[in-house]
Amino acid sequence: MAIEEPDAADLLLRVSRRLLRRVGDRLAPLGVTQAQVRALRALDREHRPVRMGLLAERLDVVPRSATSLIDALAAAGLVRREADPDDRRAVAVSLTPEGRRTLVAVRRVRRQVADELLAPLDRDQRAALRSLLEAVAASGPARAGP
Amino acid sequence: MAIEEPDAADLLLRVSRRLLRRVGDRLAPLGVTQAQVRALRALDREHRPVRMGLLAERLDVVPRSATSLIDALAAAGLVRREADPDDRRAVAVSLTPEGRRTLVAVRRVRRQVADELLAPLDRDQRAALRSLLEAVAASGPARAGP
DNA sequence: TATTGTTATACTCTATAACTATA
DNA sequence: TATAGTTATAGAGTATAACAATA
Repeated sequence: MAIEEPDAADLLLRVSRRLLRRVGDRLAPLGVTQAQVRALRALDREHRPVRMGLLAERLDVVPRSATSLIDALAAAGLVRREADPDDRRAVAVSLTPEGRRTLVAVRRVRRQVADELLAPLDRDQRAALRSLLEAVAASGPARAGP
Repeated sequence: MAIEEPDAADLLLRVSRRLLRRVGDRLAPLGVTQAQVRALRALDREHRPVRMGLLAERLDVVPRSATSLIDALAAAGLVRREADPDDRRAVAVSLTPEGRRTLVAVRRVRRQVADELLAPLDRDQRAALRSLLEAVAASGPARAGP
């Protein structure tokens, strides 16, 4: 009888847990956590100051959770809160030069870890994996429907 | 210039975050969390009472963290702590019948969510994904060397 | 003295609820 | 009244450090 036949979901979780672990371990010296990196990346993608509400949406967290992330990043000098000129209730967040430098270092770490993790695959296999994951990622949002 | 070309690691994280979210949402009604499920599964794989130290190792957490997980599972009646007859310092943990029933329900949920998530892929593509992930998973432990 | 697990404590991430300032 | 973000609080997960009981 088949004792263990891990399905794709099991393997996905196992591999990504490993990836998260390794990236997390190597992010520590940079003084940032993975969730914070996710926020930095989201800010970087916008190419302009981002409101808290939009940031929370991009990260798929509630606004309050974005506040915590930005608190930590601002304390570390990686982002800056500014007043939104159009709406005095709103807060616009942007990367500082230090935040950009950190992102560069983060990318280097991520690339290294990914290379190590995917070492068992050759070029074609990596391309195949990327295209399969792209197909999965492309469909639907993170949570069940509203 | 290429604006965004997510690499395999990015996609892996994105997809698995989605998977974790959805599984987590549907696990809530069963009264267990993902980390607890991981512990239940680890216990189930052993087919006998498991010491805390071994469990922690299997889960790749420090022993203290295993204590927290088992506290919650024991309070929910899903596992039981017993004295180890051979070593009175040690504690042996085993699944209760209720714990086994919960695992059955958990497997159903996981399968459903995985099916939904992987819906964009056909049979062959899923098989390809599984085999690629297997190759990645098969090599090396979760953390950097000791 | 070394090992097993636990108590004590702390930090990150995330969430809900209530509040403030503005619209 | 509705919206944007925050303060207050809580729970899960994990970690380190100190300690108890036992080996």
